[in-house]
Amino acid sequence: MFKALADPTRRVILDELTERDGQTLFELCTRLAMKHEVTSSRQAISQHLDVLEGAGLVTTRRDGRYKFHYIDTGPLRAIAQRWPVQT
Amino acid sequence: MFKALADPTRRVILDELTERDGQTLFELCTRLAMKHEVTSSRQAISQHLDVLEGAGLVTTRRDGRYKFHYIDTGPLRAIAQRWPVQT
DNA sequence: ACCATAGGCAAGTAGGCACTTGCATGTCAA
DNA sequence: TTGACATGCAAGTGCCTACTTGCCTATGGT
Repeated sequence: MFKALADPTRRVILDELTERDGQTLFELCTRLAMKHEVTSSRQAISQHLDVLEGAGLVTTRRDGRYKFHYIDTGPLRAIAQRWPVQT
Repeated sequence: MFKALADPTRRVILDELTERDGQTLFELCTRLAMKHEVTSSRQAISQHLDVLEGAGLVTTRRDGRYKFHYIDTGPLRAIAQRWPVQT
């Protein structure tokens, strides 16, 4: 999961899914290019999504030829638990 | 900061500093080798500490020929703020 | 059936990063 | 001052990873 968060593009993907959850690959590609100035290709974004899914930060749901991506911030809880953040 | 967290050895260093704060480079090397089975050399650990310090996750205090390392979990707050963790 | 759309697979490439190696600097004790 | 100790600097090496390229599969509309 930590390696998944290490890439700036993947973090922007999580930002975009936070703002609008359940996007398809193409939706993400266009919106990332528009609002976040991400120039990556479709394949690059797809591979990033695979990494995020492997890290448990993104879940997917298939419907016909569309695949929707949802953010899951659950794994992030482990960070604050591992290194207690004093308030 | 995210790249700093991406390396397993650096995360173990943070673990060790959580358990015992304010260690020197040599202390860390020996304790990491003992308890966490880290086989990295002194120089490797030193470079990791530089990265952690650059990420703001570790602060240092120099006293004579000793340099003490302290964990700072402050930057970790930004994670939960960026991607709200639902409870 | 045909075609466009949405996505997947896999090999190759370039750059970054962790680690080593060797030497240098600085500090303290005797 | 001399030697041992704690740390720092810098170049070189090998691996990992992000990205591209090219082609393939599958779904849905007409």
